[in-house]
Amino acid sequence: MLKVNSQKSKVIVILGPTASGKSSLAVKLAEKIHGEIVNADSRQVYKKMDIGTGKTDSLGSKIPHHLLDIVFPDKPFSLAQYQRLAFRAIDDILRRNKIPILVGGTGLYIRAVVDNLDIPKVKPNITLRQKLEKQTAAKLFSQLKKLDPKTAEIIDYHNKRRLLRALEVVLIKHTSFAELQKTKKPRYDILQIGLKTDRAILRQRIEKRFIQMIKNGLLEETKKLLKKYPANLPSMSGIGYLEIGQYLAGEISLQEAVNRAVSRTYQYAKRQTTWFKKDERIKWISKTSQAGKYILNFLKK
RNA sequence: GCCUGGGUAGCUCAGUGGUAGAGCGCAAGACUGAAAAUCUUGGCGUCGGCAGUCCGAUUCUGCCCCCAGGCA
Repeated sequence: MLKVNSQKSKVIVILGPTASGKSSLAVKLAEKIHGEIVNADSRQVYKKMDIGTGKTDSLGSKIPHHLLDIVFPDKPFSLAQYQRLAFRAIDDILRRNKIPILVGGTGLYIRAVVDNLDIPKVKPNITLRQKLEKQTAAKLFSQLKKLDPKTAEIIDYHNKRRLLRALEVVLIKHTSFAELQKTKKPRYDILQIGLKTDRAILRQRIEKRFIQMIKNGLLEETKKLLKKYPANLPSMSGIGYLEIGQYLAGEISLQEAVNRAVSRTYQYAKRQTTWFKKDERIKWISKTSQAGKYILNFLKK
């Protein structure tokens, strides 16, 4: 075991696209440095969704994992909620003199923790959203322009989801959405390690992994979930569940479901890569063995 | 062998007498209470082959090749 200069507030982040090997690196690391893992994956928070989200491995681990299985699939979950829970879990681990290792692929969730995002304190208002949802993006945009010209200038005006949120904030809080979006002082001293994987290899791994999920019982898991939860829930439209659901409904063949899920995962991996690319603080490694030197330095300083 | 429908972007297909488009895929990007979501940008491809008509053919005509269905 390493000698750890027990300073406060050190957090290690392991990030990267799906199927890049984050979890196994994190567990190895946790064993070595007396760490505990905090999940930063937006899908692994759901209960009963184990195989399809790739949570299965983590569940059997001896290393404590936090923020897995914290909400039922039909309950809404959000960034702000995640941030609160993550801070709580991290603080708890630190209090016990262990090292928190944040692991996941949801870039926005990681950023919320790392940069201590100040998320506008306006809860999602479902009724309002449903009402606004019916209008065209153009209409929503012109409305936003009137109410909050500052945000209108920088917003993605084709993107209804963004428009909805921006309008929600102005309508409820009467303050500009853009102005409310800030970052606060970082809470922790953070080292971010990114796992880099060649895209062609990643694609192969994704395919292999998905087939393995099916062998592990993804069809059964999906069937069980569909008995209890509607297919249109955000949780149920996750990669794998959606496609297997379509297969179970007789809409597509199993082969087609596999193809679609694999290619959707691959596209997702691309988006993750794009997101992380911008963060210059990330130390990229291509082999897990390369993490050691960064970790040592970080814990020593 | 005959009849019919069809051969156009990696795939599925739309379309036009003045050398072409969509969806998907693929590539790149955005992202502050739905983020495995949502959104933006990117299309010269012997328009199956050869010949003919025409100022001009992917579009019309003829022949040939290939595919699907029907009749023998």
